[in-house]
Amino acid sequence: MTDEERIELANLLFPNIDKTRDYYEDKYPERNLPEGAMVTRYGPSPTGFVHLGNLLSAFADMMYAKQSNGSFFLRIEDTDQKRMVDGGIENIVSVLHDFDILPNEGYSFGGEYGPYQQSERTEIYQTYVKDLIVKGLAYPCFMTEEEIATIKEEQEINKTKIGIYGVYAADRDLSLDEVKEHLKEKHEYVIRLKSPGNPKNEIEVVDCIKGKLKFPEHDVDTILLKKDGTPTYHFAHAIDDHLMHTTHVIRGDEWVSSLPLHIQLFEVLGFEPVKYAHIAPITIKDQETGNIRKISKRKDPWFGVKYYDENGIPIEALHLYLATITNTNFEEWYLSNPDKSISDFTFSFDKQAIGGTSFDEAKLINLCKTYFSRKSGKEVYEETLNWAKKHDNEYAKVLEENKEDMIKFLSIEKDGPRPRKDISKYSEVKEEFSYAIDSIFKKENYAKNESEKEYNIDLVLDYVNNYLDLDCDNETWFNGVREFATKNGYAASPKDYKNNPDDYKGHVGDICEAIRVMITGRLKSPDLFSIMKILGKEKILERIELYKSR
RNA sequence: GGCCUGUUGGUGAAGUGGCUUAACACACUGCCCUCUCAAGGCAGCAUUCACGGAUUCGAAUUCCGUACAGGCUACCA
Repeated sequence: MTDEERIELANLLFPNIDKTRDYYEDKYPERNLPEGAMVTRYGPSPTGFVHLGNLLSAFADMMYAKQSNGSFFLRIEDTDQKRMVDGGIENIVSVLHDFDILPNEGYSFGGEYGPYQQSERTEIYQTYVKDLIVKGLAYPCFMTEEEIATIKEEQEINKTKIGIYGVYAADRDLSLDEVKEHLKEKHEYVIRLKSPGNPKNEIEVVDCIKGKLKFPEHDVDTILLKKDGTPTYHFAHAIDDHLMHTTHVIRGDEWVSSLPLHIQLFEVLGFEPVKYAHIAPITIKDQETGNIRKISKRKDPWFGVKYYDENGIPIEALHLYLATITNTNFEEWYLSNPDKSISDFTFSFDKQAIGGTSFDEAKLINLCKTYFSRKSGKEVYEETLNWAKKHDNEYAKVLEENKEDMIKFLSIEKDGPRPRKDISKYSEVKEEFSYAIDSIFKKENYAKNESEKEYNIDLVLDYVNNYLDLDCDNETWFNGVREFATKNGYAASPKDYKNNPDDYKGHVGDICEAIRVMITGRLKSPDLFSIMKILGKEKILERIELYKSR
């Protein structure tokens, strides 16, 4: 085709496209950002299902943009209407809010480079395609699905590469008249890239995470525009990330095979290439086979994003976990910098794992414990209350009624360099601190006690009534218990008892255990004296009465 | 079938040719501390980096082959 014929063809195919490339290039000028600023994006499809892997890449997007004073935007990639789920887009936005992974620009967040929804950018894509046709770099293809299926079969038999390329690209060099003929017959068509590549050439791509990657040059005449005029992912990616001035495309590993295509697309379109960072997927090692298997929504509930909220895992703790998989040196840094937060850490691509990362629940839980241990009793109280308001309204009410005391209980052993590290989830607070709130502490609490021992009620009553002094420090108190123990034939220390078990009825620990069980209903608790202090003598006696009546 | 990627302990992993008799963290085990628990302290936990060859004075680290695993190979993203 001659130059003139191509212009005619372009106008024939896209009579309604009257804008030009230059129009859009001017409309979306270079961003005014500081040197080294990174522009990243999260581009979910509108199915609305967000999983841990999505969250991981969005988290990385956010952190890299933030630390470089760049921009992180949300773009809805809804070029395929089949993937559209009612309420899906809203769900994506709300999950981002829930997990505090917030874009500063994009769909529902505003910005200068919109629309941030691909279904509203059709005209833009078509403008660029029209230009490609004029330049002879794209063409309409009228092959039917049956024809393509036949070719595929043939290719499978011949064990050659599958796809429309080289000799298989039958409509690549159609004359203008032939195209007109098809059009007259109302044949449906797609627009394909006239790939300039030769697979004999090797191209080298540098991925920010994976390093140097080598591929044969891309030569498949990939579809740019589907027959309904909407773009494929690949084409939309090139156009959007160019026009929105993305600097770093951070995405899942499954895209590395498309790299030769994407690089070629940028070349053909005359765009400055973007940098790519492919994140290894989160995987799961199957217990039985030992193989890495696909994650299943049913088998691996943690993969779905609801899991964290329902189980009361703090958002920030999840961030901590995401940070540890994003950068392998994060964890060590965090442990040695107890006063710093995630945003003080500098993420870098070369500290990102290349291989797949298995989800490690034990690690997450441990991170949660560390998180809680670094929070004050007041903070734990407030966060737990917020969580309870959503998941356990009754408990939330009780928490509010007992705010002062609850904070005191939650603050036990929080001072000092080694704060208590026991809670890992908001959902555990109710059970762990079941003794803290009078109105919900019932006889049944004693039944949960694993010990079937019968404790000496009179002994404990005698102690509380005649010896217990709540106005002293821990050491004085414990010495008092020791004295009481000795007086009643118990050893002053477990060691003494261990050495001469026949000389004693037991040891101080046994007395403490009896008190502990009667007032908390549990064998394990934080510092006993602190609990008693908060409870006060009156309530302690009530608890003993309750124990008696059980 | 083709193309691409990965493979270090129970787990997540550090490691980019000699400082590695393989860091750190989690988990686990034992001991210590201790009124219980949590925390903490000490010790243990891969003579070896999927396997086989090659390069080198020297390799977990470079190259080749094999095995295994994962991804892509759609008018899905």
